[in-house]
Amino acid sequence: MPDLATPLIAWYGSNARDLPWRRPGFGAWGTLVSEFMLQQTPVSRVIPHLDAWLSRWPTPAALAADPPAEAVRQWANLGYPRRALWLHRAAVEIRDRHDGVVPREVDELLALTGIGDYTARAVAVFAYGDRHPVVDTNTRRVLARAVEGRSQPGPPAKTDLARMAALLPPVDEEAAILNAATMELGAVICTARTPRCDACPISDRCAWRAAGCPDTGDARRKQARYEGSDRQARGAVLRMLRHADAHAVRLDEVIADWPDARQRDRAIDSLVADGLAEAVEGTLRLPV
DNA sequence: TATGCGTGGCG
DNA sequence: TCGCCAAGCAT
Repeated sequence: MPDLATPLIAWYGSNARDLPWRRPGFGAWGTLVSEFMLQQTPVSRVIPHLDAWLSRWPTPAALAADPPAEAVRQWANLGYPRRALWLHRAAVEIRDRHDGVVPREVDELLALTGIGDYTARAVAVFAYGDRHPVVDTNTRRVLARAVEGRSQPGPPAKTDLARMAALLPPVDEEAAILNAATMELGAVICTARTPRCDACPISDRCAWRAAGCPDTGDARRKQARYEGSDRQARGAVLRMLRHADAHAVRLDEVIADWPDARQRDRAIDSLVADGLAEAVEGTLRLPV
């Protein structure tokens, strides 16, 4: 296998974007919050929300001291509001089990609510500088192309971690940079739709390129239509609750004009089941 | 392993 | 216009 680490690390050194969480001393809490927000939400939308969040809650304990409703409200329109709830729960767990300090061990991070294989290792590597493979969708796409010669990665698998681990340089600092560099390449060069191979530092050793960039098929599952979906209904309910400042909304007034009444009820029920809303005395409100 | 889960920008 | 896409996680 050709050496990918050397050119990627060199490329990253002169091409890395200047992002808030890459500033020296950004802190493990900031890294953790940024990773929660970056789960399925683009960088450009995260940055202003991240600043506001950390100004309001500079520590896990500060967030844990406020009710989850405030976390959901501050989350605003970032999408997937369960992440706000999970981030709040993680803050409580950090306060209660780790003396308010974001843990450094992958196993301890994995035990926190809302943290999986990616986020746990991202925090351990980018906040603490330890040596672990960090595998996100960008990394998987880069490896699928450069190593396997496929146009798109297969579905996520545990073996992804071992494959990335095999590429890591022995020195912690360089391993961390390679993790970041591989993600960065996938984000700005080796993109899903129109890769910029002319600007790629490893195009001369890319298996996909060598094979003539064949379309090997897209293993990604297609996203369900949003218009008219239950998710859209949930979004509308939650938007109303966020804007109902500190007040509960009468149940029969919750998106009362929604075209599908059954879907409206389904949305409310599922939000309650998820803990994103509470039904109290004929009213609906964010979780206190 | 497959599915459900928001929101907005872009080609 | 509309489908695709964006640093995943829990179940």
